[in-house]
Amino acid sequence: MKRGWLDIQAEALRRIQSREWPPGGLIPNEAELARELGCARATVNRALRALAEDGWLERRRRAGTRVALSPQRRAQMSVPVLRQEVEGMGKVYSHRIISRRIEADLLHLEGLHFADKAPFAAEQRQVNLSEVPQIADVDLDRISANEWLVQNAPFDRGTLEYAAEPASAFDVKHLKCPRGAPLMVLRRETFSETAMVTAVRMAYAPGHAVRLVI
Amino acid sequence: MKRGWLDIQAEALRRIQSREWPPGGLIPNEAELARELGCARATVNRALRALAEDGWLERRRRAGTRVALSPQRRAQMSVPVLRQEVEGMGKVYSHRIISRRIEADLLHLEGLHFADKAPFAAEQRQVNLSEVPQIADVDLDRISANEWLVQNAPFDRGTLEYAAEPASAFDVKHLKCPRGAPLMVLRRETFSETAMVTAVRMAYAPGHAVRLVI
DNA sequence: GAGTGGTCTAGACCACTAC
DNA sequence: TAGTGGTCTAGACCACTCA
Repeated sequence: MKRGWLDIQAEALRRIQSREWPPGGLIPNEAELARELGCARATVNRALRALAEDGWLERRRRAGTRVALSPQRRAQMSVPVLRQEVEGMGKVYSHRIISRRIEADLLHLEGLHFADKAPFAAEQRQVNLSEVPQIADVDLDRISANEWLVQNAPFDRGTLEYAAEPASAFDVKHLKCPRGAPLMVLRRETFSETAMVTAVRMAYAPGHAVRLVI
Repeated sequence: MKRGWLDIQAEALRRIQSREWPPGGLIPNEAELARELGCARATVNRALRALAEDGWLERRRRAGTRVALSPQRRAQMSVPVLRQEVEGMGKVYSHRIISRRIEADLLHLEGLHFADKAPFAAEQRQVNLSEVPQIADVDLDRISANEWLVQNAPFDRGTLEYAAEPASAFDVKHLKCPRGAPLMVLRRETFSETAMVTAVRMAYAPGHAVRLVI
């Protein structure tokens, strides 16, 4: 008899991968599994819920639990905080504001991020001052807009997107790379319940890679 | 009085974001919160565990629960299965093997993936035949190596990495893009307990973006 | 050793939804 | 409307780790 929910999870995963529970098939309900495996239903629930979160199972009330047709592993990354990215490489992080202007309730910022004094990423950002008016008074030379916002502007939803783009004039100037060089570019927008909070384009210096954990 | 664990979670998040529980600070233990909020300790546990998984809290036995110094939102993506990426865009997926050779227990594959008959991604892959010998007999024109492996080669660990690279000769030839064009390139390796199972380089056609869910 | 989170249990009720 | 997963409860024991 299995004991912990991790054991139950491992046993269920074994049955999925061995096709004992075939893709698309309905598996026994929680009460039945609990009886079979000699544990409480809550324990089975914990195990199956975790497998569903990992994409192995699809669960619906009344309809039961099915093995996912194409098991989707999920990859995770933490939303990048540049300081930590840089310090994680064992380098010294610093940053500098290039420009700052306010226009119709929108704060426009341009900034540069450094790793050991080498340009690491060039940032262009808009911040909605109706949503986070306090940022107008923050000394952004001391704390980067990114860090301040992460800590002070809780958001509900957001988009995050990476693309490969040729270096723009702005990128060339600040990252000191050849015009048209392939750069990894991050675009991110975050929203509160009611409005856009901030939108940012971050161009990384050549050679930057985005790593995800599976 | 709050009722569900989602309410408890929301209340805890409010206290974090309002600095009522300051960054780095110790928060009350589970039993105390359960008393204060009028629910069972298990309910508090569920809420705080979820917040810890999202990076808002750091929990350690005996040491208690602290507010994370820099709240890390996590972004997720499903490990790309090209068919679903393409079909999710409302296009027809197809693929074609370009080359296939076996060398010292390593299956070398080159392939192309299409969206509505336009090249979508070009793949170069090695598969370790000691780990998944069955793949030697699979008709990879019918099911792509990617799909077959996802379903048949459960793996333990893996790396997943995106970079912006200039189009190589291989990319230029098959994606029909200009030499040196900035391409999004995915590199992925997966391992079983004991050995590498497969390694792949996937170059996406120009304009491809990687979207993550926050 | 003692305090904290981690988990299990048995039972209960609820929410959703296929039938 | 009945069956399924989702959740809550109260209590208990365990595992880890700080002092």
